[in-house]
Amino acid sequence: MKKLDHVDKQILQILQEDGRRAYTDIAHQLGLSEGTIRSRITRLLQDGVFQFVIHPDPEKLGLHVQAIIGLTTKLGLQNSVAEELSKFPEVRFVGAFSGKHDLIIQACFHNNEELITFVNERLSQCEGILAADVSLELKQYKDSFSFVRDEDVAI
Amino acid sequence: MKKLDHVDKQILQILQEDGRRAYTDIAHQLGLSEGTIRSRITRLLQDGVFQFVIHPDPEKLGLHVQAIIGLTTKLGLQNSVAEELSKFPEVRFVGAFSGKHDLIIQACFHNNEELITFVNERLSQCEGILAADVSLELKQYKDSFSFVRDEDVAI
DNA sequence: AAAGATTTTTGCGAATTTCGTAAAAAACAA
DNA sequence: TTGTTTTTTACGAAATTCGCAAAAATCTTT
Repeated sequence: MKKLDHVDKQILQILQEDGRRAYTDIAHQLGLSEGTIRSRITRLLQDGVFQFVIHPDPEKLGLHVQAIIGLTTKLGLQNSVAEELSKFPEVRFVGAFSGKHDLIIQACFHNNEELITFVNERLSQCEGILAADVSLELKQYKDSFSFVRDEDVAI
Repeated sequence: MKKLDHVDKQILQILQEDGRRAYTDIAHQLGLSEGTIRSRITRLLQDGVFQFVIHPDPEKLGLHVQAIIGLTTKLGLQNSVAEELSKFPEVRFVGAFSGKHDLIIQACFHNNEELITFVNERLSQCEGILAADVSLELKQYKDSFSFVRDEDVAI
């Protein structure tokens, strides 16, 4: 996989604002042909640089309860716990971390009942979890996949 | 804003797999007309139910260092700190939480140098932050905006 | 630096998709 | 039931995407 060049980053920056911008539109904006934009996007997708997705508003989907849960795992079982948890649809993020917690996960629920069921039934069943430190989200300020920064795109 | 019905959820489920699926394509799959899919998607966008975005792979963008940082804030300054931090492009997530930390943020960096600069220069400048508990991401297992679950879509 | 090989970009016409809009159908309310 | 509102469908026009071959640019190897 070749390193991303300036045009690639410009394309990503445009698409992270609107994932459905037309190739012709992007081409116009960047002063290139539609074919160039199309072939670059095809290459970026093949190289796994990005995916086209949607960003739903959890609240509007009825997911009123979000939590970040720090987990302590039994030595040697961190990996299997992480893979197990990744399968749950309510879990949106799973990572292994240095620091207080071996794993940190983020999950969405319709209500508190669903959260407590998740902690008491799902997590407790999961062989290898020693402790779970639940933080309830009270307010969300930012949540974004816009990783491409202006400074990265500037020539 | 009216409650989402079964068709809306089906559309969202399809788009969360591929944000660029054609309306005609979705229409075909769901046995509806292109116009119906189009008007529903237009309505969902207007109601702020979702946005078309892309999901870049941070590694492929050269963002090799990710961190979750738990913050303790001075009473009364939590909100202004959160809003301040949301402006930083390297910060992808900011939330207020119950539990050990008042705020939890997630941020991406090109390297450790950039992270330490962020903590020492950005965070320390930020009036109202009493303590920062940095957890370094060692491995990412899951990171997704796919909030619509099969069970939500099933009739 | 030239020649050759490879990659990228461009430029088409054809196929497909999206758009605008009006009529039909369905859902809802009185 | 009847009238009202909302949603779906239908369809031609406009725009976009696709497939592909030629041109241009870039990279290699003498």
